[in-house]
Amino acid sequence: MTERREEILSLAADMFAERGFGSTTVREIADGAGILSGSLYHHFDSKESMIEEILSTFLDEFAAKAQAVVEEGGDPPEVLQKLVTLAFAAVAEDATAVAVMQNEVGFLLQFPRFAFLRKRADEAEHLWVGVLESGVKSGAFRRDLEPRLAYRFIRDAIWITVRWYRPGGRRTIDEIRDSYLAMLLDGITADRRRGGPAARARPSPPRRRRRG
Amino acid sequence: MTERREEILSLAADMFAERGFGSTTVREIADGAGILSGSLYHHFDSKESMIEEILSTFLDEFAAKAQAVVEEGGDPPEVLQKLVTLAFAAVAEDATAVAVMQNEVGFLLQFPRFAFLRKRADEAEHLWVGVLESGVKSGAFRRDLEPRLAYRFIRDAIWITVRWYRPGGRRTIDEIRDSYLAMLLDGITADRRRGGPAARARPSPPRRRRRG
DNA sequence: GTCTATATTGAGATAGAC
DNA sequence: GTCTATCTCAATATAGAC
Repeated sequence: MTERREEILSLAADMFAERGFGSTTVREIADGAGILSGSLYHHFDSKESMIEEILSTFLDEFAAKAQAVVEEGGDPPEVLQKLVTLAFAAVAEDATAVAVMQNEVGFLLQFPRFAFLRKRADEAEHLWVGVLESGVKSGAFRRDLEPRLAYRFIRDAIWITVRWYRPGGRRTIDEIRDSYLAMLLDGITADRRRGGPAARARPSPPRRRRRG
Repeated sequence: MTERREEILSLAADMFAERGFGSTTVREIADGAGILSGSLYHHFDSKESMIEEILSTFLDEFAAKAQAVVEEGGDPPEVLQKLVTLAFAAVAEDATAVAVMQNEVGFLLQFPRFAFLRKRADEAEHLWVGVLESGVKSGAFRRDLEPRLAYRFIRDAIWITVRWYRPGGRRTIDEIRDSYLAMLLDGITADRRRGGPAARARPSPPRRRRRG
């Protein structure tokens, strides 16, 4: 609601992301906001309610965007690339929320209050696995691909980049995404077809630009 | 040294892995061991020294095994597959240590005492990146592969499986590893060469067995 | 090697004045 | 919306008896 509230919540998210939820004290949050710890409780019920709001806000938005991408349609590789792009964009733009989610989800899932985390995770799995299954059926993806297993590898590889991606670092998020997409779609093995006739039809093939 | 000590340490590792280091109390560990909290301090200096021993023991062993694999030699794809196999084996066999490492490394690195975690991580990066670079030079891996970026994706995708891999679950660790290696080496895109002449020479190509 | 007993610290949260 | 003051609880760790 109020601007002050958002400000404090954003500050808390930064601290949760950096030190961990359990190791961040309400006094530290209050210090950062320039008030005393007791005053925090004018804005929030509890420390838990802060992290709940941080995560639910992020997940609501992300779920809506992902749903929209799938509803837009397109062939499976295209939709998959859009989803991957969406996730990497979240790593860059909502880094603190993603970091908090990655670091605390295991702990938070112990409490009924955070059951929505599992619900969102299940929804996402359903969405992505659906795209992968369509791709297998359409012949775009390998016949022997196992969508559920592939999804977990894709999901984890993307979200966990939040641990090392740094804005302003050596690689932009777009470069990281393209590098990942190249590995995901074509693997790391040298392609002996290169230089031959265009043997493959893929929409907007992601290619790493050369370094330097 | 003593058996009792190992027993308690193993119990503590289980608890750290499940609830998180910060949320596990020395009283809970003591309860689990059937003694009172004060008695723990006969075996250990502090709670921190417990997690330090859990992680350093695991990392020492893993570093030695990885070093041995590389010294064995072989062409880069072969060595890479051995390293991947080693890491997945650790996920299965030392699940608690891997889980604790994944979940707590960010927090622990704040303290000088745990600087060895960064040292081990740097060593590992050097080792794996070396293998990837060799493979690019030898022509086994794509020319445009970026070894450091690729390493991070590989590392994270493997270690983080500890969050969902369950012994006795639907997939054995070997199946998960093979599925991952297939994605890593060849990507998820359908291979139109299939059924044509053997266009590719790769040692022991990992293929997912069919489901069912 | 464990227990009894406790020191010490710091956490989240509350009530009411301003 | 913040402060003052404080409650309450639980945490790590210690000292010395057994």
